[in-house]
Amino acid sequence: MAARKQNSTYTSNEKYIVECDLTYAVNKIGGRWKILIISKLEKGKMRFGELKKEFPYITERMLTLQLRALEQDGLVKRTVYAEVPPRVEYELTEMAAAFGPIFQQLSEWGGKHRKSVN
Amino acid sequence: MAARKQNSTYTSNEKYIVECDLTYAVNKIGGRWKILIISKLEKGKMRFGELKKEFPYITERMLTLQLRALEQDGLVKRTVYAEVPPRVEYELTEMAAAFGPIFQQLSEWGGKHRKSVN
DNA sequence: TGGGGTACTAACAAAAGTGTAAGTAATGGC
DNA sequence: GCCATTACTTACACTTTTGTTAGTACCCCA
Repeated sequence: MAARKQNSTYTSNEKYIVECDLTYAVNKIGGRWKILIISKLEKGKMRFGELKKEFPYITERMLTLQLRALEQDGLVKRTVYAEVPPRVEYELTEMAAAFGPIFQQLSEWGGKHRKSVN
Repeated sequence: MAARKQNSTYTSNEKYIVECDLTYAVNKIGGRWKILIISKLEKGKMRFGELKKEFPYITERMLTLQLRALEQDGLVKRTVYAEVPPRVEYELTEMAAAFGPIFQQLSEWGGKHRKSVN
């Protein structure tokens, strides 16, 4: 999320890579927690604290960062209720819901092939 | 590929994450170049040098690393011919070929949604 | 003898990603 | 007044990923 140097090969490569629709899509769900978060949210709205409980070792910082990134990318909608203590709910956008069947297939792939290599 | 400390939260999380078939699958194709390499190889066998030319800014080191990882994961088959100068060919395994239709869909997702968010 | 071609490898450096630990605001209930 | 609750934020440290640069082996051919 931080500003990047604009002249590095790292950045050139990133630009090149994002031009491809496929890598563009994969980048959206990259990172350690995003796919897991999306999977959980497929079942419906969840509060920050509920999501946190789903992942035993995630830190609040990480969860916040990932949710913010997902929001930025238009995959998650964030609703804040003006209450105390605060209540914030997260839900998938249509765009993210479209990942459903794809995730299903990826998951099947994982299930089928994880045994074949040790 | 380097040895990791076995006691970090980073590692605990990784273990947890890999237990999920979905993230297991996504991890196989994670990283900057793997999907692109697989895409190219879908068209057929390629030599190291040919692959290199496909990606304007990839370094030899990166290409080697990614190919080795793919080989490790059983996604790519590497064939060395005993010639001078050396000739090495890479091709997808069945396991990797099974990604074909999934990549197709991800690519469509990318094409459809990249306009909606700037 | 020396250069060209191919597919690498090694040591190092920069960048990004992830985790740790502590602290914040707001308000209702005791 | 003080504490608990929730959803964060901040500053820092560590780990992994990616890139830079230089070098290797091998044999053929001029």
